[in-house]
Amino acid sequence: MEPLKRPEIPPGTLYMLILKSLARLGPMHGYGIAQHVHQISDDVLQVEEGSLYPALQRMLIKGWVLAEWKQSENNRRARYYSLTPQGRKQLAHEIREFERVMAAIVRVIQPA
Amino acid sequence: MEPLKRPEIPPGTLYMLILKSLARLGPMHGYGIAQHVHQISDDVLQVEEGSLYPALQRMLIKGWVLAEWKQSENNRRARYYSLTPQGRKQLAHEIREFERVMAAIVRVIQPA
DNA sequence: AGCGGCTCCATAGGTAGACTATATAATAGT
DNA sequence: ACTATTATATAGTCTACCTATGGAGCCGCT
Repeated sequence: MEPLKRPEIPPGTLYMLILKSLARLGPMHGYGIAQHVHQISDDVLQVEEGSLYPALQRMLIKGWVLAEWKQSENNRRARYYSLTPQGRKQLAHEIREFERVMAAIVRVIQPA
Repeated sequence: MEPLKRPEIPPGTLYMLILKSLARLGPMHGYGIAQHVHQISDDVLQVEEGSLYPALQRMLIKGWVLAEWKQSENNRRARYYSLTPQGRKQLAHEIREFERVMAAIVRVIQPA
């Protein structure tokens, strides 16, 4: 038997999912972002911690997000990330590019 | 200036694109598959040779395709690949999975 | 005749990006 | 106390596509 594959983030879409989560809900900590993506995707997408935190670090360096340590709702220290204008621009760009490529793939795989 | 990105195949979709090309047009050689994907995607998708041929080898081993050496339309030796029943099954599975995950991503990135 | 361009296959090596596994630590509930 | 949950972080691995390269045959052009 082939082992059941767990939910996976298609490579290249992780930044977009994170950026969109922040655009939707405002400043959030990493753990909250992962939960949000999982829930809103109806449990299909699961952002693993080993993918999420390194991605957030890279996004900080790229200037797409800002980070600020605060207390979470549950009274724990948490790092809240918020979109920069550049992050917003990047999000728009990634969504456009995603839709362009997905439309192309659909042209290939559609029934015809 | 950021260098222009060339068309890329989103990781995880290459097998699907190849299988679907064979399902659409019947037995084809690798070069023809690459051309077909490029054309039908309106030049958005470009299957590189360094991705294509290794993928075809792996698909042979997996039993998704059969290969046969023939003369091409242009009078050159070419390896014609054709779908096996298992390849057909795999194609259906990959398309189902692709649509499931893409629908999930759309739920995350849609305007709301 | 020679040359470049296109067709066709193939492999080695590099790289990007997500994953697994692990570590840390604080809080809440039992 | 003990356990589960919340929360961040990093090292190392692996998959999969890409770049670069090589070879070979056919065709058209000059």
